[in-house]
Amino acid sequence: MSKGKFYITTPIYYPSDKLHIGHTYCTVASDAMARYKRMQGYDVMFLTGTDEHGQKIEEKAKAAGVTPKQFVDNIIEGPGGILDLWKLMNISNDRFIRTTDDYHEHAIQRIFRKLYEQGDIYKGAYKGLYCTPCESFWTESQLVDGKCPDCGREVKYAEEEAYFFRLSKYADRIMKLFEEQPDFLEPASRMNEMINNFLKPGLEDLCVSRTSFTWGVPVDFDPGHVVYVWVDALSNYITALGYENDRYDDYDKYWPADVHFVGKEIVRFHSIIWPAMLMALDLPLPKKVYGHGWLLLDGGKMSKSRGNVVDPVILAERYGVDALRFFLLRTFPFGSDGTFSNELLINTINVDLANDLGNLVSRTVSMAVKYFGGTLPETQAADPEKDGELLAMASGLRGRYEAQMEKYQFQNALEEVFRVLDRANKYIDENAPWVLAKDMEANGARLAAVMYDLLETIRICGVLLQPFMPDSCVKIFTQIGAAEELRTWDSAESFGGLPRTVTVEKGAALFPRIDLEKELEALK
RNA sequence: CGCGGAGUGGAGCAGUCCGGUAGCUCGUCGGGCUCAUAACCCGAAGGUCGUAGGUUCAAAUCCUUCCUCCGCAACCA
Repeated sequence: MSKGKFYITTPIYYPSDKLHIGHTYCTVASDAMARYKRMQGYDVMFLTGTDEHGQKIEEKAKAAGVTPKQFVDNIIEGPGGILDLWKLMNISNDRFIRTTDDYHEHAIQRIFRKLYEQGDIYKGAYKGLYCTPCESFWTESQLVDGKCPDCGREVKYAEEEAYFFRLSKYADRIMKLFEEQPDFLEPASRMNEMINNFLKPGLEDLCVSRTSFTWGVPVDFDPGHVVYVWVDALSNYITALGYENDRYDDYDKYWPADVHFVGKEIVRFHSIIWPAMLMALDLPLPKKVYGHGWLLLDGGKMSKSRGNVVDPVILAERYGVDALRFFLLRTFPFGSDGTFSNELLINTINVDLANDLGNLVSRTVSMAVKYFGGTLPETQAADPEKDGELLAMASGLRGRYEAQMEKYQFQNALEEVFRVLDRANKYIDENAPWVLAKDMEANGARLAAVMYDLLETIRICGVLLQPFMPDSCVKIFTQIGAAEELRTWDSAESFGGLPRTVTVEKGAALFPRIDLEKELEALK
């Protein structure tokens, strides 16, 4: 029984280079959300893709001596490319859109024409400061010492024929949207930024075509012009559902999006330009845009020019995909920036995954085998005084977790789970199973109850960790003897799902401890 | 006065909206346990919450000054 639909998107990434940990961060977050919603019973559509047009790619391809299409094909489909990366990271996207896909390009032409015919796009002149050798326009504020920021040469005033979108016409409606729907854009600080920086100063019409390069969707009624990124890229969220094309036909089913996850640098496009475009097309707006933070390095941003980008492939292969996924979402508050470091990564894996979770599973299973040959006996003696707190925490966990997940606070959701896991480790100490085991005749029933409570606590935590670490959770379930039906969202609602006489199975260490010193040396 | 964010024990962070014993993780020190991946459990030390002032019975939390760091300013998640 479906609870309804849930449509979630990542930005479409620009494949001018290999993707780095930042792209991975956003995609993993979206994936965890998608898996969580699927687990809850929603009909999920999870979309990601690539934004492949533009001058930069045209130049990169030229430098590489290939056509732009060959260039992007290689980055996306080639070995170690984007598709491989998402496969490696266990990303469960339902669809992947490329802006060079035929159906998308045709849809863009139709959208562009439609907006033109109804007067929301008009032909005008792009006026600005132009650098002839670079063939680029610059704004006053972009100039460095009054010169071209790219080559340092003189710029001069120039005009060029171009198409404009009447963004200004929608300024009032956008402002109204922000006022009436304060949770449209989160976190709230991003909303303030948009209002102060862009809405209050006034929106200008937006140049939506270019003649300075050809690698783009041609404006079919005016040769020489190509559609610029705004219309081309943002529209992917609807063309991927079949808007203005025959490739797909579930636009009616999934639109509007429930949430667009985007990096903070493209919040403006998604919270102002995209809604305005949708208004012009007379389509419903997405329910929410969430602008997440950035992963910084030593307090500074990660960038290709600084040569400090972090490669997710190396980390995933070295420490495991689940460990990396977990680290990204456990460590950093989703809405704010976070400082990435190898040391932090390894410490998080050791402390949370190896010591707390992995070791808890290991010691629990191992005791069940040691004391009961792997299968718990029917007779178990509960002790409300000693069990109460753990049971209460485990029973209420799903609710607390859900409250955080609904706010996209992955970090807090995981925090809740780990509080319970911590409590379970403490519970072992309090009940000292090894002491009980010394006199099985007298304490066997009590010991069995202790073991059961531990296994059941692990099961509930495992269910809730699935969106973050799908593969590892399966291993956990196998070890603690949790059958398929005990891995569901419903099964985590209350304590006591596992059969009393559950049988466990020892397995390999889930998350081997990492030697910090050695690894830091190796990663240099 | 461009805009936004940040400044909390050695490190990384929460708490700030809705004032009222300063909390978490790591690290350090001491102790316990031995089921377990030298893991687990308990305890301790360590902070005048960037600065200066104001409001208040009471301020990390509200208001103002200044300082420092980061990001954005037409497409790097």
